[in-house]
Amino acid sequence: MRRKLIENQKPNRKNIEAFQRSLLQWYQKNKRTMPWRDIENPYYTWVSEIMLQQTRVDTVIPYFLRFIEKYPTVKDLAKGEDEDLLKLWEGLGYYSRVKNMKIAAREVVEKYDGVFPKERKALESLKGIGEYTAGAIASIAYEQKEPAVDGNVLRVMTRITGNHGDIKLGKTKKEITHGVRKLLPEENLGDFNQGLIELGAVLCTTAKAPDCEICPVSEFCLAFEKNLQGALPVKGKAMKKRLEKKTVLIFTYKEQLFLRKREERGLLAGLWEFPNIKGHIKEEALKEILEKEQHLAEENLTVENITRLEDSKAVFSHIQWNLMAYQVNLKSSEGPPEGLRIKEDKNYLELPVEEVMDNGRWIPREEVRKDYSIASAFKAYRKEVL
DNA sequence: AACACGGGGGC
DNA sequence: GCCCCAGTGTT
Repeated sequence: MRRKLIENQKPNRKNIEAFQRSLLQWYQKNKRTMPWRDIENPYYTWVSEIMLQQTRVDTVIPYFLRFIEKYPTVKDLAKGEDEDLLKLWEGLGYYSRVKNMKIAAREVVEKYDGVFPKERKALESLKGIGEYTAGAIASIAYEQKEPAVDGNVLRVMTRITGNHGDIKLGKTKKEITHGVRKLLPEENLGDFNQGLIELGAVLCTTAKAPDCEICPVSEFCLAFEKNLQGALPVKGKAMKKRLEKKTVLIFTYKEQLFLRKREERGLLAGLWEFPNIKGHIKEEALKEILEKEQHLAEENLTVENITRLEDSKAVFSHIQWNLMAYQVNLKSSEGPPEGLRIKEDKNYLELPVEEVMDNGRWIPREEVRKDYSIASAFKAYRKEVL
């Protein structure tokens, strides 16, 4: 018979204490090794928690190590360069995270003298720290009695309690958070919250059937008792992606590539990309445009050849880009090359389609590799020319 | 409450 | 091809 944590609307203290012991014991024995784990450094906790938002542990580890090497303390980070931070984040996704981190770092330095606050409310007021992350930092770094409910905990707890609410809804999350709060022990708050999370990550999984046979808390689990593991958690349908066609233009001139910087807001904010335009255009049309292009002529640049590259796809959470691409190799039409004749104040090329070359510049391949974050959406082409 | 916001890995 | 991931900010 299942041991109930709540009976007749009331917490069953004895069972709750047994649950806490089982979970803690399991966690302390089985927890995975992570570079930020079991180090008392709220800055590390914060960096890791931000990186772990919607991102797997294995992906995060190398990013985390590079990050703390370059920015060992929150004070170092507060002085960080945007372009450098973006480079450190390249490929991790959700780039507003790192932008918000710098804002938060400055606030921690100015308002809290470089020490992260320990109160949930104070943590939540920092940019990029929401309900989950505040609870995680408060409990892991400071042993505060606060819940930390992420996707793992939602899965574990809907199963344990048999909650059939849609976990995408705020209502369900609120119920679960409330439930977790009542389960919190008086000590080992960080381990308890991480135990719940770890359980969801390694045993109480969705993609694969959960490994209930070795679960430390299966005796408290309603889904286990009634064999509802496959039915829980309930999650609403994912949003449909909208499709966008794009033509990518990869201009090369000797050792240089033409890149442009994306807007500071919106998708892939501030990252670099190859110029691209809406829709798919044919090679003949492209040739015609390029031959008439005034600025190319002014720079004594002519098209040496055009190669159609392989189509590729970039999938985001809400959009899909269907990409076609041309590599356009340019040459100097005049005399022995003196390098590209582009002056400091005039390093823009303009095609009739204005957006194509906006915010762009020529950059030597070597610099691109070292210093520029190009959106992974273009990785097939980056590989082709870098 | 709904949507914007990435990229990789598992099945 | 679909789903998921140690979520948050904006509208």
